[in-house]
Amino acid sequence: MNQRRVTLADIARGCKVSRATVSLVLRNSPLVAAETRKKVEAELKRQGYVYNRAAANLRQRTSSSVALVVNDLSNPFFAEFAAGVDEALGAAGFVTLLGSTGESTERQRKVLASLSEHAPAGIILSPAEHSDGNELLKIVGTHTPVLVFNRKLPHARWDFLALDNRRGARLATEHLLQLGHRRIAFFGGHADSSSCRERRQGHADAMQAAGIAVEPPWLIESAPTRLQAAAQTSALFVRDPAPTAAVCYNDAVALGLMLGLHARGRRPGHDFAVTGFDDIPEAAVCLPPLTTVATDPRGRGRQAAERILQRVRLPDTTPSELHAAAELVVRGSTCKPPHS
Amino acid sequence: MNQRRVTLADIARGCKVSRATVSLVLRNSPLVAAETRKKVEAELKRQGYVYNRAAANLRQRTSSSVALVVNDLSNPFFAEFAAGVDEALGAAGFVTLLGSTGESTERQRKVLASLSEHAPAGIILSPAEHSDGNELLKIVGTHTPVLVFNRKLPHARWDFLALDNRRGARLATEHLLQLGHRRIAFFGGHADSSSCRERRQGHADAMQAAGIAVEPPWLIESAPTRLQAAAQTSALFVRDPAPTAAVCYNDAVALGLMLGLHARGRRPGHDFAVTGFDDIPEAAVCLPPLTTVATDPRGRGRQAAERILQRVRLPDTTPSELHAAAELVVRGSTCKPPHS
DNA sequence: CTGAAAGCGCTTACAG
DNA sequence: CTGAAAGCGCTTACAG
Repeated sequence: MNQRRVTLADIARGCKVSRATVSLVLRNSPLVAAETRKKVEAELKRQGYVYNRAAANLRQRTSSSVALVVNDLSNPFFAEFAAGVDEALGAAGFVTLLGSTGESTERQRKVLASLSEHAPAGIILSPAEHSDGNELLKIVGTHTPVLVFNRKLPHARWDFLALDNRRGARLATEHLLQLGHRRIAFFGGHADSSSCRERRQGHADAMQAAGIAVEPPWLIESAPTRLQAAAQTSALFVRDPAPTAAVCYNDAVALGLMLGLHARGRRPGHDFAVTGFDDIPEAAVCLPPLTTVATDPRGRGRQAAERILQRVRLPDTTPSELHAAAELVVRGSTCKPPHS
Repeated sequence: MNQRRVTLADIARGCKVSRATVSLVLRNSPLVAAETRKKVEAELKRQGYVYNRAAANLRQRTSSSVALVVNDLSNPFFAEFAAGVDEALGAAGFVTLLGSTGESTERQRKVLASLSEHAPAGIILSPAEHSDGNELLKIVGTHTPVLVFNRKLPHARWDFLALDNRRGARLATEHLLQLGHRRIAFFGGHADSSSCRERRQGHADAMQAAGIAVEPPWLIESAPTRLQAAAQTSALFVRDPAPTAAVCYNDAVALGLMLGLHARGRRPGHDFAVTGFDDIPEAAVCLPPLTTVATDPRGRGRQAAERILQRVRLPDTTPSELHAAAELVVRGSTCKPPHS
């Protein structure tokens, strides 16, 4: 267990060639004679050589890793996103360096500092709330390309990959309008988060286009979790007439709302319409199945990885802003309004 | 964007000291005079120096990363586990190198080879099904300590961290027996996976201790997913008398079974008892809430990280086998049998 | 307390 | 086609 790892020099010594020749063999150079190659390859196998990519990277001034910083992997949206990132990076021969912030800007500082020391070729960052782009730029430096995902960073001139929150919420709202709903709440999320603001805006766009004024009591905040959302259900019904439908901030909130409706003797999908956002796996299999906005987080992950690799190859392109398509998936949770 | 990164040498030149002195400042050596330190630190800040840990690791023959290989992050169990690993590694100043196999032994070979080249200090491996320990040992070499998680590897002499599958399933079965059930199925999972075998064994242990013979038709296989499990529901009811309860392979299967029961007009938690395994977040909030075996995957992740770091510090201890406690969480899905 | 020199495991011109 | 030498960005004895 404790003896030295086998190095290039060991192989060279073992078959009486120079280290340079072994290096050429390892990287499949056509320069090396077939016989020499055979000999070296046998010796590599014999000694169980493992390439030291860190040393090679140092010499070549390259990097074969990309850092991925997310809030929390236990959020299935980010877990899927990470899976997509890792899949695409792996296919390109890169390795993923993981970091998580738990929505703390202080942890984020530390994590980014630590990851930067490992000299990743690029960084994919889904910023914690209330991040400051200038501060992060100082930590990361100007030599590492960064792709910001999901939440726009003030003061940052980095690539940005966003979900089309506004359009997604508009699609959901339009669908409910077409079914005949007029009193449509926007339910859940923190109004100070950018994604919540954008989704509310999409809701407002559709309502306005339909000539309906949004009543302030129809805008209900809650933490974006199932339980907190369930606890807020009653806020929908304090005024008469109450909404007949709710566009929810995300699927977790929508599932929580459905629980809360059940608890009050209401039947989502029969006497109250609900939409979600994200299309988490559960949305397809809950009862009733949830009409939601699909954002394909795994696909977004692949997209982020491909974008950052492109940026690594061409560092001096101007930063771009990508808005990933959001798509409405209609399922059983969206009924017509009662009495219509 | 494209100019060279700032190095130790740049700092040394910038404040007229040697590289050695700068290095000492960076690592907080008490040798360096207070005034020199001030000067160097100012220059570090001025030039925006970022430490190159890879170079330091090369020189010191150390590593500051640990590789984590799982099947798929989109499985919430592994996502939680990964979150725990990353949390504990981060706290110890290590960085997580991520890899995923998607249950393919071929991908696993590639991923392990690629990660090994990055010279991680250790590897935490949740092996794909049908992995061969000898083969993996050849890829990884004998210089990197490995901790195997969740699935025992044939022919491997590595540390092993397991869930106590057998005991967990026994606890669930005993709980049902205490409620008065006699005909208790074991539902879902692939009988050729080791975790399924172990959980079935726990079920058998409890049944045997209660003097009840397990009928073969009560052992029902399905892929460990919600939809596949739902589709197998009818297999429980082909014989009369049918089981009154099912110990499920995991929570996903249990949730699928509950769907399937609903679809057949049955009411889990009222006329049929169901238990799960894993205690995924959803288990607490579904209807009825699911009685299940909690394994605390995030805690397991922390535990795995701490074990591998310990092994990194003391490479020559003999491999150990850790069995993590499994604990029954009783919720609403386990009723008494009908007519009792 | 500080600096010159060697070396970690690779790759890369350059000679031959 | 192959080898000797220099160098990537650090750290570490060793002198002074």
